[in-house]
Amino acid sequence: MPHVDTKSRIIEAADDLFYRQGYDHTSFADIAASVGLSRGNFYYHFKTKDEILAGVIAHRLDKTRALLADWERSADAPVTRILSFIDILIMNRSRIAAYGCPVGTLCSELAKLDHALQAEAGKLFTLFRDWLARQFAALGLGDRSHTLAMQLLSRSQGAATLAQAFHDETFLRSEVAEMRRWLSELIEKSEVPCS
Amino acid sequence: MPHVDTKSRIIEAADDLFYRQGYDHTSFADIAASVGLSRGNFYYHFKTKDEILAGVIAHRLDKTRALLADWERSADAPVTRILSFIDILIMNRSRIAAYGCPVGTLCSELAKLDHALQAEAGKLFTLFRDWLARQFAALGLGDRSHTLAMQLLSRSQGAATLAQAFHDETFLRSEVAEMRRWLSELIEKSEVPCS
DNA sequence: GTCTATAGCTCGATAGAC
DNA sequence: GTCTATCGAGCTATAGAC
Repeated sequence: MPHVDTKSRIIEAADDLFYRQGYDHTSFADIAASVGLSRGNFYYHFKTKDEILAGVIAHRLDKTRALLADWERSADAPVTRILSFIDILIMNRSRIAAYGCPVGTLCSELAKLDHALQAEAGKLFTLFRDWLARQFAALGLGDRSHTLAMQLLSRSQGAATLAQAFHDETFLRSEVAEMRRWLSELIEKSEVPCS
Repeated sequence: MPHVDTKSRIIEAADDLFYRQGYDHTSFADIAASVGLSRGNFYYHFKTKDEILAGVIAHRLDKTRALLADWERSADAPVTRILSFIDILIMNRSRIAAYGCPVGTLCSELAKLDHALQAEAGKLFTLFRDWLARQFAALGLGDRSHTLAMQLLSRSQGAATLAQAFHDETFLRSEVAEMRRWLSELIEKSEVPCS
């Protein structure tokens, strides 16, 4: 067995290439060249391209669950946790301005390809949505938690799409500022004295 | 000369297929089958695939300019005009839930392909943005007109992306309601008595 | 587990008959 | 202006040597 599992190296290379070039436009040759393997040897690890995509999505789901758990560990206040979500737009600003949101662009491409795994990719969105809804519920906004989570997801998607179209990082910054304002206004209104 | 110009028929077929399947994933064979022409005959009208894409983008720019002019003709009030923009999400809800926003998904794909025409496709966004900014300026929001136009564009993009990912038309409806509320609040605040 | 070789197909693009 | 025939390249996927 090699130092780092070859299967994992293939998945991580494919993950990156699918994000930067798109799934359909990325060939086995691209992934093989990125990993440093021969084309043919691929089929020892993955039988089809769909199998690689399934592996990439499963890997992303794992990474996302770990990220959300991390945000929960590093902050108890729901507001701080929600801010962690908003701030990924700043942290990944240069990649988003170039390639868009990894989740949104993958779901969109798979929908156009009418791909069998589009629902599986959609679970990436539901992970974020349900986690955000739990944070809003913890803020005492239980009746609107799902709606608010979708609205925040939607705003981040819009910001990413336009930032990519205009290749403009500054728009991401101004939209993040806007989302922060929206969040603090939301809390002001919901704050019930002595509860 | 045939009844309807063959070149136009090719462009309209390509426009539709690029939207539903994506540019890269659509082959000459697909377009030829849709128009009812033989594959080889294509090259009499278009020398390369990029040329077809250029034709499709030019066609969309023309259609968009005509649409904006139409909205201006059918309403004098800037608010009504902005509502015309918001309402396209409702009018095209079923196609958006299936294929996303025609502008956003094209720009995103071309960015990933690092295509030479991505800037040309971006002009579709700037047409809407500048037109919206002019309407906000007419509302007396001149200092923020550009920002507000980008925010509205961004919200519609977010709504389209999530509606496509979840194949959910109802989310488009609730986001449109939210945008309408946002617009009316904006006008309330900006209204200066006796001016 | 990694390699080369190659099958079988589709792609974009060309040439030339009619 | 439309057709058929075809090229060369790239693709996914397989077979088999090492």
